[in-house]
Amino acid sequence: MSDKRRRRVPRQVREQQIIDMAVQVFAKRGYHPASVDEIAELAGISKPMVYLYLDSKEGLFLACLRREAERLATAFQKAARGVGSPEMRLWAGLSAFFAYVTEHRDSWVVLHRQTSELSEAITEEVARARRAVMAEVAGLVRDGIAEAAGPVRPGDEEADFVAHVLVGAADSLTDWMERHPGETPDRVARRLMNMVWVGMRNVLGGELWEPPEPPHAPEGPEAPDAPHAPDVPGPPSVEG
Amino acid sequence: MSDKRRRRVPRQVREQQIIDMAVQVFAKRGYHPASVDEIAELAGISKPMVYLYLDSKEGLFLACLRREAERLATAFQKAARGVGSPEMRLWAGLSAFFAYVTEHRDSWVVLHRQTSELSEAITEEVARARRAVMAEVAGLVRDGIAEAAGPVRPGDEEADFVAHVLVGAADSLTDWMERHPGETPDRVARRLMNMVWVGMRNVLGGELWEPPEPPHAPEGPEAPDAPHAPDVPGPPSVEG
DNA sequence: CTCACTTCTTACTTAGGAGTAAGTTTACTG
DNA sequence: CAGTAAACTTACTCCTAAGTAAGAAGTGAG
Repeated sequence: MSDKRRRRVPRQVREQQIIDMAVQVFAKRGYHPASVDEIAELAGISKPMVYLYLDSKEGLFLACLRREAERLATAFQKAARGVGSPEMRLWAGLSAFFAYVTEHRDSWVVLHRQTSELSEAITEEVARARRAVMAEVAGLVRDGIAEAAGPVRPGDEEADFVAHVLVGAADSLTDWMERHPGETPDRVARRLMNMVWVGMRNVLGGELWEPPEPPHAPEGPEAPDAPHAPDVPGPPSVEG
Repeated sequence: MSDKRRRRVPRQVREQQIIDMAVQVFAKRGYHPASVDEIAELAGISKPMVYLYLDSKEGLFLACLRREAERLATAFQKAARGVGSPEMRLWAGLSAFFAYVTEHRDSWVVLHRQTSELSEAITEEVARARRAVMAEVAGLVRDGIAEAAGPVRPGDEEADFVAHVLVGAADSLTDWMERHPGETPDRVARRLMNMVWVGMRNVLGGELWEPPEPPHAPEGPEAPDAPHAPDVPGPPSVEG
């Protein structure tokens, strides 16, 4: 804006700028519809620079993946380290994960849902199908809990939460099953029920799991309220 | 095979053949890298036919999505209907889901992971990152359980199962959070812990959830052993 | 100043694939 | 055996976007 002529910038810095913009564009458009020209322009640079520094479109995307995966992993690990019991560490890690993907939505989209590659109509179709499944599962959850525990009065929001857990877990277990051909769907479903059924009642009753007393550290130096979440780690300081 | 010259075939049938092949190709290559020419050729037909019947590449893909989503939903619903309590219905539905995606992998890939759109190297990178996360979470799970419940001896396979549930649920809750901006990551993480922590012990102890006695149906007409899972519904008989 | 090195640009080439115009063959119908 | 409608083909057009060749301009060292 202020500087009319574009300042020359050392390679390391320019690379990060390119990756910054690439993450945005890949998140918005998806891999194939994203054009290197657009990324270059947003980075205030011309296309051949991108090829000089990152080799190819694929190289560029790989660089994005690596950097963003590293940042997310770091956020998780940093949070999970330090606190005492594994239970606490897991909780802190999860919390940091959710915080990170909230802050850095683009990053998450690039790492995860490459569905945005598809056109509006197609994305909508996918979303609609998923929503239908969620609604169905949430309904079952609500009925089941109402029947089992009488007075709990599951709210819609909470049943929806449980439905997301179930559907997400089911998605993910699909991969797990590929590496365990001996397992039958029946057994997998039983295991999932086993793992989740009791907890559903708690969640739907509005209970919140509370971190237990840290067994080895009698009093922590941390603030008593928020665990670690707000201090989302910034990028591991790449720019000089 | 036997007929040398290509037999003419009515539109309804040909459409289904095209969609059959499209599902395969989209699953293998992903949306953009898939070429309509290839799909047409596999369907034993030339490209303009595809455009005549399905309008566009997008229309073709939408047709695939609709048909496959419908089949999967039907599989779930058919299984969930009939059995008594919601708990049972949920279990039967999950079981049918896992059975369906095992049988119809292409279908699932098209509905779910459009990541195969990306090149070999990129897919590998994504898979690697995910595996790393899984390993980390599985480690925490193992430690946590070992500490909490002394003698349970969580096997690698079981810890891995729990890790998949957690990571998949976390993935999915990302979407849920978007529609609940008031929720903090901290609260979401607590809820997830609440829902899952107790169940982890059971799963890692090797326990399997057993379907309870159906409260309203004293004796079902079904076979007592398998619920509904093996009778995966075939396509809802589209071809005339 | 000038040599050498890095940053950066303009202006291409090229390939692949979506979509179409126009015509051809098969098969049923009276 | 027409005649007609549906099934089907060949042979294109055209556009987008990846990737590159060749050189210009800023920058620091002697």
